[in-house]
Amino acid sequence: MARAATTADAFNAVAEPLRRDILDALADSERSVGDLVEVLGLGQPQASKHLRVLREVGLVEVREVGRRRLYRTNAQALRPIHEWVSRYEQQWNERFDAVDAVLEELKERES
Amino acid sequence: MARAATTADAFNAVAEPLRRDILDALADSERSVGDLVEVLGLGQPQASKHLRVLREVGLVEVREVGRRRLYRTNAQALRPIHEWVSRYEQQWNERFDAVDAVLEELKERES
DNA sequence: CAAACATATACCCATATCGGCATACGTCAA
DNA sequence: TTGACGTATGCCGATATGGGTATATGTTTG
Repeated sequence: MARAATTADAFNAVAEPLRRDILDALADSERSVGDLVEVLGLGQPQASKHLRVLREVGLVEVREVGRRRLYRTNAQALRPIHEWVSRYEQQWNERFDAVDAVLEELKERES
Repeated sequence: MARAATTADAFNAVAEPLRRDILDALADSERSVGDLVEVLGLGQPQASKHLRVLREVGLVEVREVGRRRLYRTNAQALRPIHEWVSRYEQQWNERFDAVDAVLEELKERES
């Protein structure tokens, strides 16, 4: 047994830079596979494969129009990531506050 | 050439569930490797390896105390993820609003 | 200095991943 | 219906990944 981890969840889907690029490209408008291929400059099969991963974790949805498939983002699927990361938001704010405090300290010492 | 993608960035580091568990375990307090091994129930080498990945992308920092190494999170390194995901926050809110609107519609229709 | 302890590293195996190419599948047009 | 088009899938090769075991490295204690 080996490699138990790489489950197909949103975290993994988004770990691949190209897939983030795809999501970004779909952020404002629906696009066909061909569109994405042209915009992002990757191979058509690669695009289809990445889209499949994104689809399987619910990050994109498809609509069939003639022989084309129009993809769009489903931002909902990003919420688990957002929620997990947000738990740490306070920590980096605290640290900023700490830095601010030190700066304030130095400033006072100057005068 | 193949597999150009898997760069060692925060997105990838966090894609592994165990590494998220490690970060969560370190969220409130500094811990030694042995602590983590005990708390999370994984092998010691595995813990060290995951910690190394986390360290290389800046998600944790170390402090050496005697023969132990105390790890702690550096939430800062999560900001790129937070920022990227946050760009989509509005989209899922919009969608919630749409659902709300439909529900409102149905409610009115009932009365 | 030797032995116990804490952690990191090296190595191996199994498997997942990604890109590239060829091809299958479904749809539209002539 | 046949052929072009748009997209998905299958297969391959190269490589990265994660767990497991053994071991190296550094530190404390006796």
